Amino acid sequence: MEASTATGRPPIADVLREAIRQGLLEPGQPLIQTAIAEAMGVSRIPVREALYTLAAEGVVTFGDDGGARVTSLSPAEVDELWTLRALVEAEMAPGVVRNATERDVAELRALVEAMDDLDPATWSERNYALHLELYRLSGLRHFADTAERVLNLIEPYSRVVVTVLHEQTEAQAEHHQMVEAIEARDADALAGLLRHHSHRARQALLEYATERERTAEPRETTQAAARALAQRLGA
Amino acid sequence: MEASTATGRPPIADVLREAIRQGLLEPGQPLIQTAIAEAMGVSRIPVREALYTLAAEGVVTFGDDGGARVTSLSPAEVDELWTLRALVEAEMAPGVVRNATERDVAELRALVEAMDDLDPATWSERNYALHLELYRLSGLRHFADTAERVLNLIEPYSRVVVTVLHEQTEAQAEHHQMVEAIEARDADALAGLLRHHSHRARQALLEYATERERTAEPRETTQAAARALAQRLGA
DNA sequence: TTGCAATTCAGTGTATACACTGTATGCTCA
DNA sequence: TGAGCATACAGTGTATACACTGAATTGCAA
Repeated sequence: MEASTATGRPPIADVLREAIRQGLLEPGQPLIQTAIAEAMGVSRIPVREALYTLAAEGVVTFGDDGGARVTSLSPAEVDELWTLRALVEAEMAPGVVRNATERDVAELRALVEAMDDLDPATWSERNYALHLELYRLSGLRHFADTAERVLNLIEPYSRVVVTVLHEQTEAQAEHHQMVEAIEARDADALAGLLRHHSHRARQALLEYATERERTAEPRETTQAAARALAQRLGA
Repeated sequence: MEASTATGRPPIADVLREAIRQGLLEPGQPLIQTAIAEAMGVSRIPVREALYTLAAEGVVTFGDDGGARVTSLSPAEVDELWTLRALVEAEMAPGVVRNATERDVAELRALVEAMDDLDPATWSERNYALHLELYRLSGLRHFADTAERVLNLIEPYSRVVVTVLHEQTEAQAEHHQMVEAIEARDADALAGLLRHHSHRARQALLEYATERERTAEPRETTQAAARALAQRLGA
């Protein structure tokens, strides 16, 4: 996708996309045009255009009231997106293996090695960049676009996996193996690794979700609301 | 995707998307904001927003000069998209088989039967609607979004297949088989049919492309330009 | 006639201004 | 006190207006 190149210029969409992907803007958070415009030092017009772009990409959702919010995904949707990601990524493997030059392989290896002992936040960023690079290498523009879109949608949710579960170590091990597979020109191995990569992260996220379900107070939203209401009435 | 629902209201994007998908606006054709605005009876602002939406969907491309055009795909890209379509569609099969009620099956059958002897243009429209319906039934929103996006991109190119090659008959036969598979709750069969469906169309398109390459006058564009120039000079 | 410069023009990018909608606030009246 | 109504406000949707850019066109000089 390469962001601004394909869709049109305004970097505003890029800034917002980044902020959403990195979790600086949380899912469900309202995106007020005037506020964004002011913060960015532009009028509402380019902001609106950015919001429409992001809405088409799925990371922003317009509600019935016309207001835009950061897209909020259900666990089922996140799960679905992980499946989609695995499917599309795996299919790109032959292209990657075919197109990667020795130089590319060396750069990938350097990239992966530089990730070995990073804090979760930085690692997540590098991880994102690494996968985009793989997409690029595949030479399949539309597969790459699709995968990038999916990645942007998942990111705010998958960071949890890294931070909480120290998934990072396992993922790194797989990254190293991927580089080996590419160097060995073994497309099937790479595809398998990519599939497994997603599958494991997906499992981890599911476990985390159910764990959280059990641990955290159940029926959080409605019960909390009820409690708040009761408190207000009581006060 | 359900078009306007997800992205935000302006029906302008829907109108343009339809026009592009149906080939009323040809690939490569410039989309002049003022012209569209005037034709639609609105100002340029909502037109711009629509263009940004469509650019993010891929059906419109902004050039370096800032101008928007109907996206033009290379044969390789079309081929890639057919592969992607097959991949995503097949993965939706289990969902379709699981969710389709008896009523859904009956409606699908009616839909397919009503397509049996239609002119290519109408058939293409129904075909599009039919596949969207399958996506909807799968219950997989993001797979459905992705597949719809791909469909929108391919449509202007795949119509050729139907019109020129009488592919329609084969496709119809497969549609009937798909309904049977759904009724029999055979997800694997449905997945196979969907894969084959795309695969055959893709093959037909490839053959058509190479055929055209051989048949049509080579270097069409430059030669036509040369002829036009010659004619002008002669007059 | 040809080459070049100045000018016009077509088209886009964005700011400002105004209209509309839903919601919250506060006021009145029973 | 509480229900109902009017007003104010926050936010969005869109039209108009102006600035900018690159390309075509014209006019001029050699």
